[in-house]
Amino acid sequence: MEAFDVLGDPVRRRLLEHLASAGELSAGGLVALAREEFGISQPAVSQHLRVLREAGFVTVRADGPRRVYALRGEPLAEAERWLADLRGFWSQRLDSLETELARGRRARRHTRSTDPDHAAPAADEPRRMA
Amino acid sequence: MEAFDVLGDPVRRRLLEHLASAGELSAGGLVALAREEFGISQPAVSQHLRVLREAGFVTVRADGPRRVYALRGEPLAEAERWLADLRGFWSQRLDSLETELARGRRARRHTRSTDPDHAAPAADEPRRMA
DNA sequence: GCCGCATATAAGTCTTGACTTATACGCGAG
DNA sequence: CTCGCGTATAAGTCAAGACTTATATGCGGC
Repeated sequence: MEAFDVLGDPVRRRLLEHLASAGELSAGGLVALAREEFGISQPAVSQHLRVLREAGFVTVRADGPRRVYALRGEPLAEAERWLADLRGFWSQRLDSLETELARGRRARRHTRSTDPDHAAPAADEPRRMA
Repeated sequence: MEAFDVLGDPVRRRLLEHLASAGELSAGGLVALAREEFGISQPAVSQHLRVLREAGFVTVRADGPRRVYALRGEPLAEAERWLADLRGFWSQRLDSLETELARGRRARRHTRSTDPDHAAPAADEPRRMA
């Protein structure tokens, strides 16, 4: 998942956000925004744009001397899928965990410490989160 | 979106994948996997686990002398939401841009300014850069 | 209490990559 | 053709952070 290496940089994330809300933006426009928000130079932005381009996050269209950038959906969808898969596995595990707990909570008291060689087979309590 | 800074590292991504598919794993188990796949040492993995912990990606449970790690869904969901929002904006803004670029390669003729539509007027900025 | 195992932290090194300035490239105007 | 503007690339510097070795902490067994 190379995509997350690209998304790891806050400047690049912000550039993508701007492209998302604006639809398309010229390189100059993006430079202006990044300069205002991060205080970085034109070449710095251009290098970020190259990374985004090579990772397929954006497309470029030439409009006269200007380069107009637009967001591409596919890499975003791919990253989203990776996250969703993780969560899928996670909730699946949580479900079976809760099922087992609901079934055997009474019958199963603490039975650990007789088998130090094995990995933990199940959780003692379901981790509640938001 | 601090979450993406965490997900930016391939070792951490792999640790999360393992946790997702295994349900829970002891620190030692994760060390073994990371050592095998990346050839890194125990402290290296421990430091990655700290990052994951502090960002809320995992929970830790003490089982005797062992630390048992498990995935948390919330940060994943949050990152997923950020991506989905971007894609939402993007598809909402859907112009002929994407399709034109995808198949307009053979006809390498760009008719500029046939599109008076002002989708991206913010390209110009009044100030000159230093 | 003492020892050993599982894990975490400390301290230091080294690589990655984000930034800088300087320069090259391409296009439209005159 | 030449100039100027917009953008990309080159080359070099610097800092973040991922890794190392060495050491501290905490728990269970004896």
